[in-house]
Amino acid sequence: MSRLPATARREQILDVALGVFATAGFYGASMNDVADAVGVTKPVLYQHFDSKHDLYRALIDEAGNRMLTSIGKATANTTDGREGTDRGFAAYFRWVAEDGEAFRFLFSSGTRRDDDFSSAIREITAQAANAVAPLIDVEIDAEHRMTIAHALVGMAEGASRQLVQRGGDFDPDEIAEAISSLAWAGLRAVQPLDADTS
Amino acid sequence: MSRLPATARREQILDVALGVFATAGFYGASMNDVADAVGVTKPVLYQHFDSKHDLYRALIDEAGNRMLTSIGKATANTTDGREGTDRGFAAYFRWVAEDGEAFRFLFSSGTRRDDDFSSAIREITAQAANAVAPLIDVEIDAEHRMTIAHALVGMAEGASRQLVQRGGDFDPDEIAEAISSLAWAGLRAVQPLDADTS
DNA sequence: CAGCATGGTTACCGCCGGGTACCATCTGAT
DNA sequence: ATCAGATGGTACCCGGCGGTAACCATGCTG
Repeated sequence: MSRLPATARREQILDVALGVFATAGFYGASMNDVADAVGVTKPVLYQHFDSKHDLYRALIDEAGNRMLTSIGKATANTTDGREGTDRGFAAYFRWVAEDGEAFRFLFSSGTRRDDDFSSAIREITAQAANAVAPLIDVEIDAEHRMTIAHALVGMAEGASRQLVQRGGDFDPDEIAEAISSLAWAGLRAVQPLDADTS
Repeated sequence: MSRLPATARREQILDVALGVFATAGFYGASMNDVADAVGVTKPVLYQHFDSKHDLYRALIDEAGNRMLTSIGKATANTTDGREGTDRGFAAYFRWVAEDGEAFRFLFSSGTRRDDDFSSAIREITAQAANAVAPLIDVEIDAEHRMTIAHALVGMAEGASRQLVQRGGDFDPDEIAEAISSLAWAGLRAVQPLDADTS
């Protein structure tokens, strides 16, 4: 009913749609569902987004950016590895705690499907992995380094999924400390592997 | 064209459908697509499965079982923590290398959506986490223990996703060794956290 | 008070996909 | 030879959903 200026409406749609898709997934939620949740009718959505895909992509980009910039800000101007790790994880888990719907949307809903979307998600996790990779300062080849980096990213993701799924009320700093020390200890144990393939 | 006995046909369907869904996802692949891939027509599928959901559930259960039993067998009769960790990861990454389609189906396709499915997947990861949890022999409360267990499971998942997505030709034992030492070192660093909630 | 831009709604189309009723065909026991 | 039952195919229904055309309403500007 209430009329809104275009930009405000657009933001509102993004905000509401995130929650709807986070809960029901891309295919589970119809555009009518989104429109109902927003409190408008379908054509309004199409005034702001070309297609369902388009809306969804916008959500991925927004949510991904929020996550990456959070971590990015926290780890800027830090050269020390341990400190970078700590701050990175702290920022990450704070993001999860505050922006839990975005986390569910990105990593716990069906977003990792549909090729177009999955590549976008891969892009985001790849960027996260790239941020992690330099922390591994052992002499190993690039491929293994990236694999380990992805393992660490997955670690954070796995912990978060469990936390969010269990209600989402947790102390991010506490968790971050635990996971960060876990990761850091693991990192220091990475051995420069020689060519024993046995 | 060729007629098959019911059990053989059923197995064939499960086998083929796994690949189809792993690639296209639950919503991306229609029952006609599956039928075409099998080389039969739709009603044949419905002779063996009540619904698309039913078929999909059967696939989840089968794939999940294969994974969990692989790990289960490898870690049976092992009391030593380090050895259990090594063997568990080795079994896991071997499973990923051999049964890559099942991995993609479970963790890289959109299976983690649609509530009915996602709970099944949660069940599987939860069981994996339960297998990991005893390795953390520090005095911490159960909740944190489970969170860390999920973190380790996520670690394996993250690494696997990257490996599979990059072609899937990797040496599972080599990777397992690296990830296992990463995990083990991390585990030993888990501190019994006291009640500072600050 | 015209007139126009902006924001919203109603009603509809077309298509795709899950699911099914019904028929054809093969096999094997009597 | 024949009849039963199981296996597979053809053709269809129907509901839902993405997307759109055409039409209202409100308010700002001269």
